[in-house]
Amino acid sequence: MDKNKSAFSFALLGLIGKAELSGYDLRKIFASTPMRSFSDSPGAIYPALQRLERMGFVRGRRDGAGGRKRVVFAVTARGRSEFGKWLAQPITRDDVIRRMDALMLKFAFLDQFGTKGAARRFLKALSRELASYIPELRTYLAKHGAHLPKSGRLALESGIRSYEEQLRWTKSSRAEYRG
Amino acid sequence: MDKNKSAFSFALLGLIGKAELSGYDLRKIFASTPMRSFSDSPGAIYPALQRLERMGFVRGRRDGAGGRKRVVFAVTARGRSEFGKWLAQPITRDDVIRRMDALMLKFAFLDQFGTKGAARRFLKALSRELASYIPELRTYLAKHGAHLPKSGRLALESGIRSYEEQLRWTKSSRAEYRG
DNA sequence: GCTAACATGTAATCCGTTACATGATTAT
DNA sequence: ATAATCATGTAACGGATTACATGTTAGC
Repeated sequence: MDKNKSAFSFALLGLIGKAELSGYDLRKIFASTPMRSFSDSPGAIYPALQRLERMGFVRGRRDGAGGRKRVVFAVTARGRSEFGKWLAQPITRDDVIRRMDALMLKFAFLDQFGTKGAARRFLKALSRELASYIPELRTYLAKHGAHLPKSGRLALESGIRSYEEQLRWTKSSRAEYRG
Repeated sequence: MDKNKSAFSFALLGLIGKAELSGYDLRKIFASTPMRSFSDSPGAIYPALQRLERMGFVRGRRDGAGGRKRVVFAVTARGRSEFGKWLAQPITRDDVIRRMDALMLKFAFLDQFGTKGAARRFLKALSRELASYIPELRTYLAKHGAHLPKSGRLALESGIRSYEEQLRWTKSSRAEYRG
């Protein structure tokens, strides 16, 4: 349905896809692992789970253990298919510029849920986008760097270096998939 | 007023602070410079400018040139003061994890609009936060890396390497401020 | 008996996205 | 003439934040 679901929804979907989880489980993950970049607030998680259930991507069941009102969610067939579609979406320059976090999330799930060779193709495509974008930024820096305030120039350099490191990462990662 | 204004609002405020600009000028900046990560859509920019005007941070005037209906904005005293407060906010770990982009935006403006030595202090504080956060991520990787799917582990490594590169950047930048 | 941790939810608000709408000016 | 570019806006919608609300279970 909604083509532009947030990275957050897909984070939920992917985690629930690995193992059935409650909202509270997800909160703990987002509060205490490197996935901290996602919100662990109840106001974000519970409504998101309700939306996913309404759309038929997950199904929740009361977990009666001890009479506690715990709701454990599992991904449905439709949910898996939707997740698969998301994983398969081609990488755009806009993804690189504005949604790198979502790209990395996607990659993190790719080995478990992607099709054969998807991770390799992902790395190749990302590498291509980075290799085409970085020179543009370098050109801009060369042209305008001189009359930017120092911190402005350094901020731009930070962005470029970050992309360059990401590119080096794609190279070493591709090597791991070849090896 | 609103303590949690978006990075986007501050990008507008900072740019208008350097030189009076219209909404369309801002759209062009966000469409064609390394500030592409901000939205250049009219539905984002014009309402944001209206909000800033309503709050008294900018003032718009009709630019009559050629009878064209162009609205040029200038930052008010209150706007500058608000911007200054934003610049002076201390760096938190949460900023590093979830709002690095906003931090870099802030730094970009710091030489022009910050107080004396603000850029140096910023770099020192950022360096401290990174140096304390990176080992946490490394520890997590050491503990859980082995039983993560390969792409999951690599995604985590990407995040760590990105923070490490950012830390190296703070070092070379601090050197530029000493030099 | 009390506190901390477990566990799920709602309501108000704000902001960004997408899509639509409108009109003036410049270049061909 | 007409297309491209300049220029500003609105409306519907959705998702995230913050703050509030509520109740259970386990350990001391």
